[in-house]
Amino acid sequence: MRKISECNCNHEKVGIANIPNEEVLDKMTIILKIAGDKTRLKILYSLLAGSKCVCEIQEDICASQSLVSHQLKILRNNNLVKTIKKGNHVFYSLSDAHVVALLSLVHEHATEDKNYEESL
Amino acid sequence: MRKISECNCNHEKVGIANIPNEEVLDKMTIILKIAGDKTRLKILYSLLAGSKCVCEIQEDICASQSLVSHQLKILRNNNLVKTIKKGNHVFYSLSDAHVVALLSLVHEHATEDKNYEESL
DNA sequence: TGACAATATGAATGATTATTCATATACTAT
DNA sequence: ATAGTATATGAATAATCATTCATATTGTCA
Repeated sequence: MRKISECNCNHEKVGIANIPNEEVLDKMTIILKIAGDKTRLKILYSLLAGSKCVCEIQEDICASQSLVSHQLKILRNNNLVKTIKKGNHVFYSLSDAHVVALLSLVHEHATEDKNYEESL
Repeated sequence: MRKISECNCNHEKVGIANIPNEEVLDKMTIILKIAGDKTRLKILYSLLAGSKCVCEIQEDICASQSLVSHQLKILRNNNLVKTIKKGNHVFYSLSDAHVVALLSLVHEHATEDKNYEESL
């Protein structure tokens, strides 16, 4: 997404296609984009089992400390996860029920028998 | 996603973090990634109002013919939309109810009062 | 204090990808 | 046929982004 300019057409059809406003679309795009990464998906699934510190997540998903930390930051900055600090450890957990619902919905979709391309 | 090698850790914790297998994760990632683009989101919303040909979508979302066509191809290749050809026109529509459910779930999440970063 | 563990972060890099432009294909009607 | 409309597509480009490496920060404990 690198085009910033907004549209300046004369819509006659406003209301027929009930497209949310740019702000909402942006938020939706961000949520979906952030969930749409395998590493982050794994992290979210790891946290589905409960609150965990970074090194536990790291073990769960078998990724480097740095990668997990970077991705956790992205998830946190966008309110998909939240943190509590306890001494030397930082515990991460899913921030709300929407995330759980999103995972389960997409999982259901993904486990139907359809074909998906390897890449875009 | 450019790391192909699979993990070879000794998981003691398999089952505790109930992470779907790679194949399912890949499918989930693709669905989310594809939905996680503003242009494609607009297209999906446009089609929420019913089946439309390319030029109607183009007007609805105020984008170039080429862009719409490229993005429709991606959506189609991944079974988010389907097509029917009628003479000179190609009509696109949402391929199933999961897409609708996904949009409405994320929309709900996005319209809560939380802060999101501008970018990753 | 110093050593160690847990986490965060900045820079660099390679890969992916959204968009545009130009052009091709397919179908319609004259 | 020819012109015109609708759609598709390939190449090019700029931008974004996931991952790694090296290093910094913060807290614990001896």
